[in-house]
Amino acid sequence: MARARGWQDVHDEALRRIRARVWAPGARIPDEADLATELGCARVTVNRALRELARTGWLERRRKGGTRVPLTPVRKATFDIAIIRHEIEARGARHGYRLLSDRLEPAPDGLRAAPGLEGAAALRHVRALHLADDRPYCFEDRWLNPALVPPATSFAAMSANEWLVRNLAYTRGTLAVGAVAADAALAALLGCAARDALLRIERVTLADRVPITQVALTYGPGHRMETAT
Amino acid sequence: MARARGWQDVHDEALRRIRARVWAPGARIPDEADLATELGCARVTVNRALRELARTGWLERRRKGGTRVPLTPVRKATFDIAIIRHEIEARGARHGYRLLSDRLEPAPDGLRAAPGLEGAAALRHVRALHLADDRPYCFEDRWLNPALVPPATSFAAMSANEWLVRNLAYTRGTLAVGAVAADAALAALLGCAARDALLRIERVTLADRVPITQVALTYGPGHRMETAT
DNA sequence: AAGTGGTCTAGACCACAAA
DNA sequence: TTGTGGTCTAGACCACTTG
Repeated sequence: MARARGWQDVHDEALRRIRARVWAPGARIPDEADLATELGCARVTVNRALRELARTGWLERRRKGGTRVPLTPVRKATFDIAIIRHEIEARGARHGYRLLSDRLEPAPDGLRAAPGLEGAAALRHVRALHLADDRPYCFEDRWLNPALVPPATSFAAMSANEWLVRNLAYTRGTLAVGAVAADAALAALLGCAARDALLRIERVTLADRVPITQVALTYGPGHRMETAT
Repeated sequence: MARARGWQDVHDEALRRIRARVWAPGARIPDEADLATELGCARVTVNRALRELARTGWLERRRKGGTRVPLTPVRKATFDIAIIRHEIEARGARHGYRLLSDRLEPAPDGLRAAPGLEGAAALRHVRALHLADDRPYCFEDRWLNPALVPPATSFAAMSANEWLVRNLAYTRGTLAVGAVAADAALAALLGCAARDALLRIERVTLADRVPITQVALTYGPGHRMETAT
């Protein structure tokens, strides 16, 4: 390896060594200072490169323990979670939206016990359908913490999905992806057959430990989430 | 904001301002040098913090164009793609594995045209079942480029999934998640009812533009991919 | 042409975890 | 105790892109 011109060079060279097994799985690699000397650059430059490799799962780093090539690398895949309207427009389709219902209802079992919601007798329950070129695209079933959304907010014109993204930047949350079979109601909404397999994304969003919203997005048949790695 | 002690402080303060709309959506924020002065730290420290926020979708940065708060932030969710055996063991279950078939077969239509495979008359087709505590967990249906896998390699004891991760660190690939209804064969393999909704992950893996493998992992009913953000 | 982010360097100190 | 990664600083130059 010639002299490294930048952290990308160091990154690529390190990746080459991992792949070529110059640095064997499970083995410890030279420390930053040595690599910097060898590659003719500053230690910070090596640090930047190795940090990047650690972030994507190619290396494991520990203070004092040094940097190692994992026996079995855990690859990471990143999906963009965009506003549904953008998702549809990015496919070159026209976004449509129909609010199906919006009312206060007793919290469902799964939510009643959530910390920060014990006091809430009822939650705002919003159901809506997103359309792509007038065809059903995604069913949005959402529970909102009424304490965090002004009661006057209407989701008739702008979906709760978009309103939330624009108005309540969140802090933490969880996301789960699964498959469900369409029941009669879903089949009618999404225009598919009962028992069709549908992709469902469930998201729980918190702001400082207080639940903001929980949503289930159920997509029409054949929908796929895709990403390049 | 008091004096920033490190890039995390700058990161947090910036995030606070985004959330509090001190920096409004669509607006340009002060440049790095100004922020460094204001927060009493070096410009590189500000750079590190803002770079991180850009990576996670909270900011957009351009040379000369400056840094802006996106009108509609695109959040990113990261999933770990682990070896299936580890996935099962992480759930506290015992991993089992059954090789169902392994033979050379004509490439299916979707693959025949792939660049780098035009010459390959046949691909290695491996079908296997992963078990968690002796119950079907995931069906692995894989096509391998025979040029990249020694013919003597047996997938009877170690799954192709694990063999590949250990032996062919990949460069690029794509990943797609979708839902499929169980057909009779899948239902029999996974021990579920026909038409049950199943989560399917499809991955294409390339090394330097040459296809290594294409795999479809079909999970048992109720399986979810989860992540915290 | 000029402004802004991107990165490098050298030296320094700190924090954490292994020995 | 000590080695290793984590980070900060100040100054510098480069690269992209916008006006």
